[in-house]
Amino acid sequence: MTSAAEIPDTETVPEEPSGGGEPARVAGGIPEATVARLPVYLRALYTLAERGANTVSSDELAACAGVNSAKLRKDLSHLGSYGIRGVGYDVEYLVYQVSRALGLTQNWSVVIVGAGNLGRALANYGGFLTRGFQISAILDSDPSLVGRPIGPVTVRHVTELESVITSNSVAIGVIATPAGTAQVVCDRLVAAGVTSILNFAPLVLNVPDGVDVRKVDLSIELQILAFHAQRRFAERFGQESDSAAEA
Amino acid sequence: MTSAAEIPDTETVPEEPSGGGEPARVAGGIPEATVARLPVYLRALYTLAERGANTVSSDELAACAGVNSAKLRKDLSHLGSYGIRGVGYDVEYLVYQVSRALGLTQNWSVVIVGAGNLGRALANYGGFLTRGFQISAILDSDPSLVGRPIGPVTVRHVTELESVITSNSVAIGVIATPAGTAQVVCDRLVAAGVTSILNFAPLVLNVPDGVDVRKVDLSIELQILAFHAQRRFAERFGQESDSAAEA
DNA sequence: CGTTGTTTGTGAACGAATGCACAAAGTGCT
DNA sequence: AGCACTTTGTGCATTCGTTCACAAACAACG
Ligand SMILES: NC(=O)c1ccc[n+]([C@@H]2O[C@H](COP(=O)([O-])OP(=O)(O)OC[C@H]3O[C@@H](n4cnc5c(N)ncnc54)[C@H](O)[C@@H]3O)[C@@H](O)[C@H]2O)c1
Ligand SMILES: NC(=O)c1ccc[n+]([C@@H]2O[C@H](COP(=O)([O-])OP(=O)(O)OC[C@H]3O[C@@H](n4cnc5c(N)ncnc54)[C@H](O)[C@@H]3O)[C@@H](O)[C@H]2O)c1
Repeated sequence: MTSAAEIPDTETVPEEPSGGGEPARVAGGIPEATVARLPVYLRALYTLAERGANTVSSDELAACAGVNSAKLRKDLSHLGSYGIRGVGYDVEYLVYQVSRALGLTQNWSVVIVGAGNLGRALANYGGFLTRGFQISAILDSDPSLVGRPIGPVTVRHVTELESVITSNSVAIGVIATPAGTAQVVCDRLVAAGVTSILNFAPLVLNVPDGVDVRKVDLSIELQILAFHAQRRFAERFGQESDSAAEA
Repeated sequence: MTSAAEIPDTETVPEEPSGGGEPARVAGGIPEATVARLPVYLRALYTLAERGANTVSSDELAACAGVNSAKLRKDLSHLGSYGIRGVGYDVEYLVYQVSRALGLTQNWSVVIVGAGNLGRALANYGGFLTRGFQISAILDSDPSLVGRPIGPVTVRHVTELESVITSNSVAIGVIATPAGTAQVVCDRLVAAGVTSILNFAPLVLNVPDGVDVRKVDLSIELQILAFHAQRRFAERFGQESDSAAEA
């Protein structure tokens, strides 16, 4: 079934001491900018696979992913040499290789802290499960929310944070509490052994070395959009960048 | 009251033809990486202001924002020369200047398309209003949701999209629909004149030149976290990066 | 007014990321 | 087999971003 078995299994993980003028072999052997794009490629590959494609060229895949094809090829070359010249990439095999590179061949347990508007939306969302992320629990400090079923789990009290993490081998914590309590929650997650944190609260979290924090800040995204929108307007009309057009 | 009035109003917006080895004067005169950090600085400044600080040094502000102080100073230098050597920056004045640079001195009307889990969480969120973003409407195609009050507005049918945009001068659209309908929604937003889009649907949107799309993809964030987590585990134990520790 | 101490703003070196352009490596047809 | 054609993988130039380190600018104080 898996045509992957028929692909030459040259497990040539790039391991040469040094390339030359390359980004100096970032941790894990893959540049950070590439890592950030791999999930996009993966999604494009799944879409192509559903559409029945067996192979795909770098041009096609790049178009699906919204990037330059040279960039795509260079990104994939960091995982190994999995393409066939003159043909392209085997979709199924590339899905496997990208998944493996990202660490998606194993299941990851996730705990969500904060069962407010956002936490509930996250827990209700089915899209995480599909890619190897399993929600182990959702916690809140509000007693009136405890016991309430949300998606695949029911809300538990935040005092159970440490026990939930250790008994479920949780590696990823999601913070969806107000900013005021986010640092405390973060500290507890870290103390309990969580080393990967996704933060929705609008503040800069302090964590020790070895802990990886990514933030999702919708307010910041809107402000960046506003900047460019302002720039476009200033360009189009006079360049009076101030005190004009108060809505 | 505003000590800003007592600050020398040297409106020296950097306008020299070319710096030298500098990032070649990105559109708007401010490098993209800097724009992405300005909102973080702004938030740190508000926090400091609430704490009663009148002035702040680049070291302090950088610490609050979680960045290098040299980077902070270079970022701020793109807005103008608003610091006082030997003292630091006037907090209130810097808030004003950063806000102005970001285009936050005017109000921005936002429309949310999709009143599902995520759209409702967004509309309920008060944090947008506080920084000059006003939710004009939330739209959905599901008739059973129309009329339902969410936060400051009530759900309206998506057929009203065009009229809502034109009558409210909406410049920013938020897409919170399933991936299957996101491109269609996007096309309609663009056709109606929206040039800034915040996309939550997991797909790459196609837009014409002149339209600015930013995406928020939680699934991608988790996958990036998984990559680094895997790397840490592989480092700690043997470097068998495959078929190990199935949860 | 000069001296001391502090902090900004920036030149310059370094490092990371992008995109071009092409040789190398493959397919498929005759 | 030989040839034409396609597509990968990558060397290289360029652009963009970060960080160091320091001169210039300002305050404070005697
Ligand atoms: N909702 C949005 O669209 C949105 C947008 C941008 C940012 N955010 C941020 O995301 C976070 C959550 O937003 P929200 O709208 O869900 O807020 P919310 O107020 O609806 O929910 C917060 C929840 O966290 C719980 N909580 C408080 N302290 C806790 C603690 N110590 N331990 C466990 N739970 C605790 C509260 O009981 C509450 O249920 C906030 O920081 C907010 O600023 C939300
Ligand atoms: N909820 C999350 O935590 C989460 C996380 C990551 C990504 N996302 C993405 O965000 C999007 C929304 O997620 P959700 O959980 O709110 O989904 P949802 O299914 O709860 O809500 C989607 C809403 O969009 C409406 N809709 C469908 N087609 C429409 C159209 N053409 N015009 C207007 N409205 C339309 C539906 O009626 C529904 O109310 C999805 O693309 C999802 O993949 C959500």
